[in-house]
Amino acid sequence: MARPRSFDTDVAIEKAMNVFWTHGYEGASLPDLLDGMGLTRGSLYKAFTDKKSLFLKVLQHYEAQAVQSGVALLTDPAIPNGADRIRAMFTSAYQAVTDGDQRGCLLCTAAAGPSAYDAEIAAAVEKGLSELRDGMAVALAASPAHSDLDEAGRRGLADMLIAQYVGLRTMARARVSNETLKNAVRGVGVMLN
Amino acid sequence: MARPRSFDTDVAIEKAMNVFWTHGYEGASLPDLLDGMGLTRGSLYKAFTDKKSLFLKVLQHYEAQAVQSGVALLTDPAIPNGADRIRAMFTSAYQAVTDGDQRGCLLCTAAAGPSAYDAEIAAAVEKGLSELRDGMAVALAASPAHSDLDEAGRRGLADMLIAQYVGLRTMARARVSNETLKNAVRGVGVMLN
DNA sequence: ACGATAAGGAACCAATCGGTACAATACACA
DNA sequence: TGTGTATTGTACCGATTGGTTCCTTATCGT
Repeated sequence: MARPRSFDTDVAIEKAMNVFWTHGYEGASLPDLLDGMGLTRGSLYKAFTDKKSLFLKVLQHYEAQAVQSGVALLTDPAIPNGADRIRAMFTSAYQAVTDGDQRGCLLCTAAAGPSAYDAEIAAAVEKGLSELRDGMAVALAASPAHSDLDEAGRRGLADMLIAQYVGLRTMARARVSNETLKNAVRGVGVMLN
Repeated sequence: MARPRSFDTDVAIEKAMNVFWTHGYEGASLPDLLDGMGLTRGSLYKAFTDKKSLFLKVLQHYEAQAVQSGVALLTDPAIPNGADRIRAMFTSAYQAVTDGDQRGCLLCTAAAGPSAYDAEIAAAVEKGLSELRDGMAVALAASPAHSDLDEAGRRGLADMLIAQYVGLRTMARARVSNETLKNAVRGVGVMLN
């Protein structure tokens, strides 16, 4: 009945995610996004309303992808000891840096940025972080070293681990020395004993 | 020989600090700064060259003030147990939030923001954080529970605590629930046992 | 008192911001 | 093969960005 869209919406969001990931929300200009997504203003605004709506969709996508893969790791029964899963998660965050990925975590960058003044963005960030937190709690439930903890205790410890995670990835984005990052990761490992 | 400046430079920097603290580096516009500092463009550029130079001076000021007071707490001999000093530091960060200060830590916000693309800002942030880290290490040296650690061990644990601190204050700025923040602080306390 | 010098203040600048209007275009369906 | 309709692309928009220019004003040293 009418001309079909010539691009795949999900692919476009994926590309937008990469732009926001490297530049941050406010740092990503419209031209940056248009370049990275390979489309023009008309198409972008027709399909995604405006910049903020696009960013919210991107956060959803990030959550469904990056966050969920983190949660999958934290709840992976193939690693029987939950503490090992948590260590693996922090280690992989460090690995990302040594592999040349200085972008950190999109949620963490958003937490430090627009979350401070935009409730919708803050809610999306909060949602992603709490999913990770819940994943941590599940992992702790599968850790022999933490069998003394009850549900509330696990949740409390998981909250601490999330703060640790946000700090680690924020510092990674700030190009803090690998030495410091490695120490932070190792510290978590020791602490979980 | 010439007309003297009618405002106190340090006071102006202090005021600029508050503007950057609430809005972030990129979020603080020139009008925001002029309003907050109570002077006009001419004076600002004459005295501080440009926005970034002003921000670097603000970071110095923040370091000399907020960071040093943190270090003072961490090295305060009036609190004999170093672990107690660290707990006090995290508790006071939480206290700031419950007292209505949602601004978090200027260094942490800068770490998540302009540090990603500006080396000078990154260096200033790094400096402030490493001072806090060193303070943590000093405190650990005064903690009976950590007497088994050598210098490298204390430094490693201090790196972890810094990550924790950055995460906590970043999440505070993102308006994460007080419950989560409290848990994160308590977790640190438990961990230091 | 006076001249050198620097601060103060406002007008102005180009560049960029996110967003809109609209005409040209290309496709699906009859 | 038309015809309607949604997409596309471009030109344009006002507002705001950080930064500069320059004239006025005030104060210091002599």
